[in-house]
Amino acid sequence: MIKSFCVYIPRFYLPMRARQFFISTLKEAPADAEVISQKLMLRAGMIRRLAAGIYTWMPMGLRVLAKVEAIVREEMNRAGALELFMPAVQPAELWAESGRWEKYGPELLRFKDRHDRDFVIGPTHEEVITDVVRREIKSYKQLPRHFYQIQTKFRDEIRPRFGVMRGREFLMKDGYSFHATFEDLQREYAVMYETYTRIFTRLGLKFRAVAADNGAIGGTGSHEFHVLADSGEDVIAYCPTSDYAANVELKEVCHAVAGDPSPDGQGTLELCRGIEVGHIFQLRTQYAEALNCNFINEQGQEQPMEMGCYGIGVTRIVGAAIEQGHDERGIIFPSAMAPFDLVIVPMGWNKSEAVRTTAEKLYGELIRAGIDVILDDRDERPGSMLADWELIGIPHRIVIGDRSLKEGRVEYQHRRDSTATPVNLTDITTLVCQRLGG
RNA sequence: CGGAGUGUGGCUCAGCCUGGUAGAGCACUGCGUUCGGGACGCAGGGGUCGUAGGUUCAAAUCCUAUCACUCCGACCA
Repeated sequence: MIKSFCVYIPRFYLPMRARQFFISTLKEAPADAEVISQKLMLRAGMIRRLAAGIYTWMPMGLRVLAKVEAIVREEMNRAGALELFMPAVQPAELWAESGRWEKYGPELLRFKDRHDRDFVIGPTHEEVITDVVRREIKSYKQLPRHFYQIQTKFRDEIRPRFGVMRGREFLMKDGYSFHATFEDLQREYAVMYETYTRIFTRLGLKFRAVAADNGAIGGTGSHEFHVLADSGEDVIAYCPTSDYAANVELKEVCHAVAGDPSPDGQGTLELCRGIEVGHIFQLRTQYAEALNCNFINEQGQEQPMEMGCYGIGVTRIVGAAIEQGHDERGIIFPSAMAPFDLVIVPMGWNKSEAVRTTAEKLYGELIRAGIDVILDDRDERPGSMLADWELIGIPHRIVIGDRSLKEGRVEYQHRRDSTATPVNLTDITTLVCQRLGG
């Protein structure tokens, strides 16, 4: 039976029984948790802290992460980028070659191996990918090329905080594109702008693309993608009546206040806060030149490649989504990244055979309908089961109890609904499929 | 790195000022009663009070050092 599901259900989406899974919720958040997403992720048992800015992703949290990753992968693949996987540990020589061994500062975690050779734990992978490409690609005929990976990064932040939103170890999607001409780089940059817009839209986030400073990574042409949230660390100046939006780190709006004229002349500026979850850059040739990443052009001459780089903070997205979606009861996940689509909550699992058989039957039906469902077979008291699932933020819930079962009904409730709706047992699967499809 | 704090059972915290038998709630184990919104009773298990020195008859409590963590600032694809 399981075998047939494996054909079309990705491994992270396997349906689950609560006793088989691992649910570890807390009534109170640890005292050092500062922002709401961090408190809720800890309380919901999604993450556990190992050291400052370093977290274990528990099974419940990993499911969320996996769903975010899956969407990022799908859209990157759709855009024609190819996935690879680079080492976290990188030799110092490569960083000396690019000049960043000196330039990067203490945020770069350095260490020596047993032979006393210097290494770093990668905070980013421009050096490594450029090294790969300079060895592999020699001709304009092999360009353009876009490689990406989803990988653990380490940045030794001065002050890690806000849980997974500013961790030291975190998961990032980083893509690097290589081009024969600047025009082709600009084309790919536009493709990535669209791709990022698709990704954040599919994830169900309220976001805005903003013009950005290039920072230490260098180059020209850069946009950040911000999830809009009051707890964000960045301030964005935007014009509600045009497309203009910029990080206030940018010179042209660094002293802007609400009501100032927009630099594009199309209205006045407003200010809001954002969490940076994506960043795209036109690096141009700076790394290619430093690392001699050259190709032979149509005229037979050697020239450095044009480069773009594109990052998404995968772990940060989860925190940002929770900052944007929560209430007094807990997390409200966008359906695309909830650990499960739907939970079946049977009241009196061990007491009522009718409840148990109905729950099992419905569980099977929903699995066959392709729904990512969890069956709460823990036989807990109703209050604690309902509180758990509201804390964890499962979008759809079906409660099965003797009371409504007598009338052939179960109760359906969306996480955002204030009350449950009685639904005939015969209609519930259809209703849920409609809700999930839409 | 500057400034301010906090370290007491898995979690939230009290006790410290004024030194004298280590506590509460949650969680955990057993039994019973419960069971449609985080139940109750009884009985249990679990803590070298961050660590190392010092003062003292006696230190969770006072002193010194050290480590970890948190907050504010500088930093940050």
